[in-house]
Amino acid sequence: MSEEIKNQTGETKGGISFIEQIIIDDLKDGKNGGKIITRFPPEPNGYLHIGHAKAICLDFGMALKYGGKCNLRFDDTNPEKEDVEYVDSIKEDIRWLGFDWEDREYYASDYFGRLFGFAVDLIKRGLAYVDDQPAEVISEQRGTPTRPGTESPYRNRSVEENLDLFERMNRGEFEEGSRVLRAKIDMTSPNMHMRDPIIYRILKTPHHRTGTTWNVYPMYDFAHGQCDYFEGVTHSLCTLEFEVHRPLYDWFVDQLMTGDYRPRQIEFNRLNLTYTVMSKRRLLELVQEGRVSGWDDPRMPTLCGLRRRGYTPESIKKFIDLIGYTKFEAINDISLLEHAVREDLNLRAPRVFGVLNPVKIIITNYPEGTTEEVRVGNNPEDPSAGTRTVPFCRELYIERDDFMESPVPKYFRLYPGNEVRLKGAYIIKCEGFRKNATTGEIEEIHCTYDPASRSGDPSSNRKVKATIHWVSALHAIEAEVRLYDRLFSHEDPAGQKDHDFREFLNPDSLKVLNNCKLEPSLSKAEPGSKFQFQRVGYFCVDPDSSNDKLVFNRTVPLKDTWEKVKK
RNA sequence: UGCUCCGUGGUGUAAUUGGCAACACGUCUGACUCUGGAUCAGAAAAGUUCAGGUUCGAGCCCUGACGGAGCAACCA
Repeated sequence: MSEEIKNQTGETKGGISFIEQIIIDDLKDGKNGGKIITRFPPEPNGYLHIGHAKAICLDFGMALKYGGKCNLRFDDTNPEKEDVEYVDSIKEDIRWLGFDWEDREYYASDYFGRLFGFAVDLIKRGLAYVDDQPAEVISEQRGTPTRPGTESPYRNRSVEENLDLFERMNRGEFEEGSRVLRAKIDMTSPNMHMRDPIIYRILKTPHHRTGTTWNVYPMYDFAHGQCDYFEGVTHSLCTLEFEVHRPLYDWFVDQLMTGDYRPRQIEFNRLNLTYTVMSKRRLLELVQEGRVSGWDDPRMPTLCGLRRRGYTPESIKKFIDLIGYTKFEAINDISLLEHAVREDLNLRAPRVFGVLNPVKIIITNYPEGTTEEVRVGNNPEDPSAGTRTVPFCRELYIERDDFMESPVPKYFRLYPGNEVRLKGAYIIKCEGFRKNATTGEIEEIHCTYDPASRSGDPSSNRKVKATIHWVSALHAIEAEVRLYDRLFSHEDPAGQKDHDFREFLNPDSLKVLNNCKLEPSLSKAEPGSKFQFQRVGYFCVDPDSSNDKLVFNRTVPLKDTWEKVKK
């Protein structure tokens, strides 16, 4: 009972973001009929990454928590960059995170007709005009943040002429770039976005959903707030860089609204993670230049990459819960993400024996040709996970790191004369070893075992300093194991002046091990399944796995205090 | 030399209407353990960017500095 209270307060502890507070207040004030509608509005021009997950968790999470709805809306106003391929991957990733938009799958392109009508309406009200000037001239006239803009010579065209021109723009009579439709606001506004923003441009590239129906397409600013309005969105949550767009957002909503209802844009800080890059452009470059194997390369911060790496949706949500939503541009430590997966996988991942870097040991006093099955637990955190048996025999593999010819201080694994326990089996003692005469590499280690020390036996209670994992040489299955490390060796690779982010690529971000020995129970492991290789880390089966070749990805290593002791 | 937003331990976030600055990660001790993991116990670590002001009392309100971010695509 008191435990429960602790957990409950633990979860919401301090935990109300400024956005959630606004929602609570709005609900209390009965604003917008006491409803809450949010939306997640990706542009289908790339894959979702963990930064999007932060937005998804907010958009869907707030709706869920306060009895509202969250729409999925594709912001597909630029046919040149967008593709259905992305639509599908985005939907898959949102579902994988565990969110559901039910039947509310919308597209900005669904509203092209209404948006066009609204533009016509603005023209009729003298609030929009067609500008015939080329982009460079318009840009020049816009001024700079510190210098006001100047008005276009086309600014005061007649309504009739504007109407005619806009219709003809859409009919395809004019070349791309030859004319645009602009809102007539204020060329001297201190906010650059209010200086007669372009709201429609001519684009002849077919749209992935509307084909060649349109020759003009609305700009983001002319679509987003209006779509929110059409859908009844109450809280339109986006990242900080849209803060300066808000006056424009509100300006369009002002022109549109007829009652009390109005959507409100609220901005929060985007996610920045150490040792990676998050911009679509840079991620695309990594893919296109072959620096990674694809969007789903396990080193990528994309959701498909994290999924392939072995991250669970729960761990990602947990992480996002931990970092919060503020208005401060922060850079979050990737170790917090790693902590979140470990915590999740610790509870659910079955333990197995896997030797990554094997060296053979021979138990000289163990009978030849004999195999016995020893029983080990699947998960000490979860007794209901049960037990399994692992074959034990005279020749085994252990981790090369678990033996030292001449031990350094505080090393208490295997070395000549020392005893260790083989997890789930016997205590063994190192009696000697054989080295390769030319390379000096340890080839095999000779041990004796204590038959009375078998795990679980009444006489097994002797303590030794270390317990190590092992795999039967006779029964082991081989696997390829891919060890991933941070993609970049700099905390903030994209933020270094005079340095391209590629300069900081970590050359050792992928290490492939080909000679790994795993316990035989893993032979039928399915792609995507997750395990803890005891004392090593969390691993999952890669989709590249086949029946004759198992491939594992290391999701994250176990925390290793020995690494610190060594230093 | 414009506008908007932001400045709380190393990092990220908290702090009912102003009332002893809290939590998590990380770090460091120690205990326990058949994972040098996990778990448990403990510690160090900010006096809230700075300077004024209002107040019995300011992280919170006011003023001014300083520092950071965003804004000048026919991208979103």
